[in-house]
Amino acid sequence: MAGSDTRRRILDTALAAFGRDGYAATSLDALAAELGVRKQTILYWFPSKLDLFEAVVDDAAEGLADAFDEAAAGGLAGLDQVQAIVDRVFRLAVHRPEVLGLVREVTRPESPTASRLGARIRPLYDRARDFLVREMEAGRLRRSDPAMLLLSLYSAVVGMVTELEVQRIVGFEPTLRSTVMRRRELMRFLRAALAPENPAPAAP
Amino acid sequence: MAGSDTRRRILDTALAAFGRDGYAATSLDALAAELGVRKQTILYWFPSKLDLFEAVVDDAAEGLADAFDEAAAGGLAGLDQVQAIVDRVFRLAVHRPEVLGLVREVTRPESPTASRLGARIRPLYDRARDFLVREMEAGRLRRSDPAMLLLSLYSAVVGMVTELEVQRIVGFEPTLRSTVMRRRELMRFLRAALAPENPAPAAP
DNA sequence: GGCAATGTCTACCAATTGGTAGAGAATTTT
DNA sequence: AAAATTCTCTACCAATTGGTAGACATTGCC
Repeated sequence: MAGSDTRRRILDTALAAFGRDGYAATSLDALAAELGVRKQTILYWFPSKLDLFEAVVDDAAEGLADAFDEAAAGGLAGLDQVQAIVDRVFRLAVHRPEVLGLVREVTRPESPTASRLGARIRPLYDRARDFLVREMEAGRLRRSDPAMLLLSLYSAVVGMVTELEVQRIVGFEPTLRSTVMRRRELMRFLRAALAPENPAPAAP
Repeated sequence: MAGSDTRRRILDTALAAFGRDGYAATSLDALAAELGVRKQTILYWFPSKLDLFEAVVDDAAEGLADAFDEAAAGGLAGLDQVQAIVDRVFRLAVHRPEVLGLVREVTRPESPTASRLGARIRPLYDRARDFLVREMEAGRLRRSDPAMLLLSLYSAVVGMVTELEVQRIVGFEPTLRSTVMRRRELMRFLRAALAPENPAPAAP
């Protein structure tokens, strides 16, 4: 069906637009123009703008879950697993930055769909928390409140990946190379923060 | 003059609204209603919505700069200074959360005023960077790329302070006590990440 | 060929948007 | 007291918003 392809295209373009400009600043007319279609076609597939947004959020949540599944599939432990996830998030940020922009959009206080993304993301959160607890008990990660630590990690990673404009402000043109640098530096930061306190590595 | 008081009230209310709902989702009519005034009064003090937004950004930048000045006034060193700044940012987040919401709003990619806040914030950035370099050279902070480290710090702090909704999603009602916990946990995280690798210099 | 379902369109619409023009009140200056 | 300035208001306006109603085309099926 050509129609179901249209639906897919609407979802993709809407994800990009919502993630880039936010919900309020994205008009159906502009979206339709970008798609080369009339607004009514969008409203045929999604009964209202809010319905479209919710569908987009679900779609993005699915993409995020897949990314995490993939990064967790290796069954790594400790900091190696953390690194695998950070790498995966950065990869997502490079070739679909809108997804993380949408996360930022949806997690603002007045968002009409915060709880929606929440419900979708919750299982990921639980898995991550379990992982942290397990690794702490195994002595592979520094001990601390896992929920709070997860929040710190989330902030650091999403921030690092999202705040392109801040980087531009302080003089980093966000090139591919700077992305690599940011990822490396973030990992150094996280390693330092997460490594257990007893000095495992041999001194030079 | 009563007028200049009106101007002040408009700035405050607009800061709250822009910081909470974002630029696009804030209408002049709604703002006026919240102020108990007609939209034309707003447009008398600020020629256009964008002008108002820019004034609000300048105002917020000033508030931020003051907060940092205050936190830096003690002339502390190393992690103590870092802690003082984190404490100050958290205090700001508690009694004027809109300021940080506005920062988040203004640093999104398509923001019309990103460079404006950038210019206002730049001196703060330079000072912070100089501080990090100095402290690294003095051996009081772990050595790394100061610009990247600053970005990590920024992400972690602003994220921790801003992402209330994420906390709600994962089951933390953002109470005052949870704020204290978050601050403490963040500081533990930062200390671990920033402390120099060689055993701490034993101060007598 | 006829026909029903699917999908995109044109034609509207009421509400809201940021913004203009200028009247009228209050206050200050002369 | 008169005049000028300062401030807030009413009355509009054109453009844009999300959304409805229904015509028109295309497709697969009998």
